[in-house]
Amino acid sequence: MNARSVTNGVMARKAGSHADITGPAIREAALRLFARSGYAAVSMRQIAAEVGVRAGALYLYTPDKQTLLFDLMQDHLETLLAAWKVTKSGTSPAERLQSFVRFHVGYHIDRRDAVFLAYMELRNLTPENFAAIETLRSAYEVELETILAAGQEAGAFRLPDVRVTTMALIGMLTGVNTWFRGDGRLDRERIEQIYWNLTRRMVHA
Amino acid sequence: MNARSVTNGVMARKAGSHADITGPAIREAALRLFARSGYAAVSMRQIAAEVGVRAGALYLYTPDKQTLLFDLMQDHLETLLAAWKVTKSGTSPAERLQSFVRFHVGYHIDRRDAVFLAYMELRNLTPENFAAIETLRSAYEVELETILAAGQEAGAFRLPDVRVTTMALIGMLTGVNTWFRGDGRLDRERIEQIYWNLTRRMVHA
DNA sequence: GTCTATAGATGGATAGAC
DNA sequence: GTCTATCCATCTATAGAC
Repeated sequence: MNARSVTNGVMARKAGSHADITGPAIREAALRLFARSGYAAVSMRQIAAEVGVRAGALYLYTPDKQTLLFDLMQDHLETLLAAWKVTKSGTSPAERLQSFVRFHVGYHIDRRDAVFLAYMELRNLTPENFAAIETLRSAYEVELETILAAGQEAGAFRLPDVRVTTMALIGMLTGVNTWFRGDGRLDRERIEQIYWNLTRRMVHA
Repeated sequence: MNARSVTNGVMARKAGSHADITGPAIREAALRLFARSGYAAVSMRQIAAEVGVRAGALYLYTPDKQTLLFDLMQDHLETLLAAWKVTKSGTSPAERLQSFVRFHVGYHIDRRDAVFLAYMELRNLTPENFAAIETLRSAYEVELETILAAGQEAGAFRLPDVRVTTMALIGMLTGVNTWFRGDGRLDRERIEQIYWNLTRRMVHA
């Protein structure tokens, strides 16, 4: 029994109305394939095959391939920002920074494909789409930069340069995405601890 | 006057023997275009147009597109490793680490396209080529990990985890490639200083 | 909502003239 | 060494049947 057979009571794999299933399935397949092989290297036929439909059917759910990519990236960044806004906590600069570091690392572990896509496929966006995505990415970066600047101002942190430290930290934390697989000797909680440990000393807190 | 006119004394743009010029020109054009738009998104015709020849002529210099990519990545990593071996210096763990940090940041600033290509296009390599490149990448990572492990052993560094710190540092330092443009308020020497400052505190040296 | 079929463009790579 | 010409595969996207 798969999701489809639950819907119509048979093991049908052809024809019928499955908009509620096919739409998300396309997005999931596209996300996985784009993250694995790259946007330009993945064909609409491959995505369709993964979902179990023909290529033409994809165009009932997206006007074109570019929009499919853009929607995946936009949704990811909006979800990331929204998740951070409800997670952020702490009153002191150090507490706020810790909440950001743990959130960022944890989120990057949980949503590997979306995170990877969002920073690997920027160059495959049209100029208009790129501008929209960059605005969202920048808003997220500013969240960290604001914490660092406040800590520097209050004397809680001693940073050689707030802007460069922001970029250095983002790079360091995002890097977890490139090596962590979840099947190693360390679990998610331990990774978060280690990254926070490194960060704390880096900002001299 | 361009390089070609110097060679044969006329402003010729067609026919003639230019193996010594065309070969490197193809590699430079491919490196730039692959780095900017991605391997899969760049056509052999685009590369040829950039060089000033027709697509067919490229096949006098590379058996196929995949080999062109592989050679660029392999050359980069071999050059990187060789450059590091002649640059590495210092006797104490802290001195060795400083030499690595400054080398890595400086090299990433100087060879932006090659560096970017080497970590963005791994997924477009055939399995055999991927394995060869991964061996080289790993050898470079081990250089840093060895320094950190030695410092930890000697009590010069206090790291929560040598392996994770290696990956965190590589991510942090490599990140300079994604934002530094050379036309900002900071020069190369200052960037190296800042990254070393952050690193030194991170390892508790 | 999905399929078959296809238009129209573009891709990598090769053959043979010069 | 390069060009012209081309083969053949593949791609995105659409039209029309069911």
